[in-house]
Parts: sequence; structure tokens; C-alpha cells
Amino acid sequence: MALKYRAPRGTNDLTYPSSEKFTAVVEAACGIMSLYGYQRIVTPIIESTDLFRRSIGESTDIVTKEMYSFEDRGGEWLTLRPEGTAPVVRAFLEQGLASKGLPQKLYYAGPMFRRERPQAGRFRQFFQIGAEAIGSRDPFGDAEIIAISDHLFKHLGLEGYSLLLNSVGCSDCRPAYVAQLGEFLTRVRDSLCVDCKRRADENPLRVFDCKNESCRQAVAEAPGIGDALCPDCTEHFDGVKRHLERMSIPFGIDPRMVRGLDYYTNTAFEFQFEGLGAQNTVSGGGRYDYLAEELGGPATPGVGYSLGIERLIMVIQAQGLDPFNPPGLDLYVAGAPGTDRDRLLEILMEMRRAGVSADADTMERGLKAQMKQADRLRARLVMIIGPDELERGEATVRDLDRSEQWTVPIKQATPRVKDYLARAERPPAEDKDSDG
RNA sequence: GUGGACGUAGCUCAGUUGGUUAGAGCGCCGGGUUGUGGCCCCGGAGGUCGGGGGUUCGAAUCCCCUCGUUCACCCCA
Repeated sequence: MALKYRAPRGTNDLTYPSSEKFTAVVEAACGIMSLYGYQRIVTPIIESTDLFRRSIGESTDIVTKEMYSFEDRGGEWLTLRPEGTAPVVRAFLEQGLASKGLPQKLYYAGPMFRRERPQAGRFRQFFQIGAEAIGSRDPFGDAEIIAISDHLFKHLGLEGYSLLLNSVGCSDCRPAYVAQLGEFLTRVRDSLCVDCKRRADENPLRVFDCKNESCRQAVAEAPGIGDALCPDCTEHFDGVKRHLERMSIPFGIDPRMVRGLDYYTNTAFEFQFEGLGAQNTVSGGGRYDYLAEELGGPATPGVGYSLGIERLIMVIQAQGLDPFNPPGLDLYVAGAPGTDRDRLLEILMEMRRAGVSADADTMERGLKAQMKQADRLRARLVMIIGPDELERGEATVRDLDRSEQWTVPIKQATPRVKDYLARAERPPAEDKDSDG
């Protein structure tokens, strides 16, 4: 409310059970990348500002207005990473990973930062997973990178998405095309909106993105990049399409799709979902054959993608697919009035050491309140220990899902509990949480 | 950076043309059950009505400013 400290704009707190679901989705995605032979790489969240300026491009939106940059106390300019590819390629070069054999297939998962106005599906801190295959220019690598997202979506049971594909050419054919397009735009400049006039100067390809009707009409006759590709690029693009077809991954060609990072060459792609609001791209990526060179390393081709976990979770929710049950506690150790609490806590620790997730009351509350707490923690079992049980060397064990209870000798409690937990299935809990 | 919508309890929201101690449901704490959760019943705690200023005898309600949230543009995951 009128609290003094709040999470910064565009950042979010994730609490249980959303936090557990979030983790489960990330783990599912990482599991699939392992399936494709990718290995995790963990890079710093801060990098030198210059790394991003050089790689993403001086004139891009990210570099000109969205980076969180600061000068540290030693006078060095650092930036909170706005994307994952440049850091991975930097690490690839710095660690000499090429000597470990090519291609290097690396995946990452972590927060990214961009200072934009937040809206549905857009945050200032957001969580991306992604993968980079560095070293090969084979179109199969492009198709494989694309297949990861498709595989994950199908694994999660999602539908209503489409894959858009384009080739933005190489250093041979793209400049010629951009020049050709620029020339065309000069001729129709009068019918372009103010934004598009600016785009025509800064990045002509972006004019295709405009939703303004007069702009759309004006560029309808514009030359397409497909016709401008050099033979090498055409062949590569055909290869990507062929592999996707053989993988039975449907796609559409969008000759007007441009991506916002300058380092892309050849393949560019996006996965878009229906019914997501304005930010409907969940996953996207492409090839970057000059990036390693640009960063001062040997010429090394690469291809990669990244996927926004928050957007993915939005889709899962929108499609009513939430198979994930947040984990509950195995056991709650409850004490009846007058029991020896020290003995209780001993049993608690014994259970934990045996691998049983367990908790106990530390608020000196009555048994009823402890039972309620056990229920809230979604405990499967409650072990009730009172003075008389201790005297008999027994404990009452209650299954909260089935409302049945029995007694076990305290000395055998741990193996008995473990044994019970290993059997009986848990009924699915009704989910009171809606945000994730 | 630009534009629209919205800010009342931890959450979701009522609040009649401005009128006296600001309400509900859920959640939380306690009791009904001197040792048993989820259902039911009873009680309780919890709110500078986002903040500031103004109009008025009187403002949650009207006006201005400000902060925040949200959706959209730009662009992207």
C-alpha cells in the first residue's frame, strides 16, 4: 500500500506456489535442451557495456534507450545484461571453448534486464532461457535450435502457436537489399507516417512492421528480401526449411520479419501465440555468423534462440494447462500439550536427515493450530506426539489426505514413514493459486 | 518517451445525488472439540480510503497536482 519500499517498476516477487511452478517450467525447458545435447553455461549478470554496444548494435532500441548501465567505483562501465547471446559468445571466446571441440552447444537460463515501459508480457527484469550452437553453419543446426521451442511447447501441451521464418541475408546480399529498399522508400516517402520516415533512415526493414494502413499500402510493392538473397543464402535457407519439414514442424515464411538485434544473419525466426495480447512472441532467435569476429575472435558461425519464461507461463495459464502440483511437505511433527518439545525436534531432525521433508511448530501453538498449519503446508502426514505416546514409545501418524491414523513405535518411525510415503499416491490438490 | 484506464483491509471488491463510528467475501488469530486439519458456528485483529493541496458546515465521493499500477504505442522474450 503506502509502503515505503516496493519492488522496482517492472520487476516482480514470485511467491509460493507460483515460485515452484516457475521453477518447474524452467526445469522442463532445461531438460529438453539437455535432450538435444546442450550443456549449461552460467555467465555473469553484468558485462562490460561495450560488449552489448558492439554486438547488439549502436542504433538499436536496446542499446540507445533500454540498457541499465552504470559506472562502477573503478570507473568501469558495466551493464545489466539485456540478452544472453553476446555474453555466451564472449565466454566462448574468453574460455577458448573452441578447443573443446566444435560445435559448442550451450544453454543458459537467467534474468535479463531492459528499461522499457512495462505492459502485459513485458517486464524490466524477465527470465530467459536460451541456447547457442557455436561453430557450425549447417542448416540442421538452425532447424535444431528452432525445434527446441516446438518440442517444449508440445511437451507442455500447448497449441495455438505458429513459427515464422525469414532469412535476412548475409554481409554480401543484405546491404544491397537494404540499399534497394531504402531507394524504394525514398520514392514513396510522402505516404509514410512520421515513424516510418524515421525508420526509412535508421533501419528501412522496420517499415514493414508498421500497422498504419497508408504505410502498408505504400510498401506493398516494395522489393522482397527473398529475391535479393545471394545463392549461398538461398541455399542455406532452403536447407533450414527442408530440415523443418522433415521434422514435421510447420512454419510460415514472413519476408517482412526483422529482429531487433543487428547481429542476425540468414535465419531469423519467432514463435507467436494467439490470445496473448500485444506481446505475443514467446520465443525467437536466429543465426549470427559474424558476431564472434565482431567481438574480436576468429570467424565462427553460430545460431541461437531465447525464450521468455513469463510469457510461456502466461500461455500455459491462458490455455488452462497447469498440470503441475506444487510440492507439499512429507511430514509435520505436531506435539500435544505437555509433550517434550526437545524430543519432538529431535525426531524432526532425524526425519530430515533421512530425506523426509518435514517441519514442526515453533510458535508454541495448540494442537489444533498445528494441524491447521500442517494442512496449509500441504503435509501428507502428521506425526502427533504427546506425553502418553512418549511414555509408551509410540507416535500417532495421520494421513491428512485420507483422514486415517495409526500408531508406530517411535524407534521405527523413520523407516515406517519413509515406507508409507514411498507407496500411496497423492490425490491432486485443488489449486487456490491463479497467477502462476 | 507518448496515450488511455484504474488506485478503499493481506487478496478480490461494495460504498446510493458529498452527510456522522468505512463495509462484505476470502485469508489471518482465537474459541466451539481440556490431544486432531480440510466442512459448519461464534468472536477478534487488521484501513493515514495511494500521497499532497483545494472547494465545502462536512470529502472515499467534486477539482488540481503528484506517485503508483495496468493496458496500448515504440520495440521486444
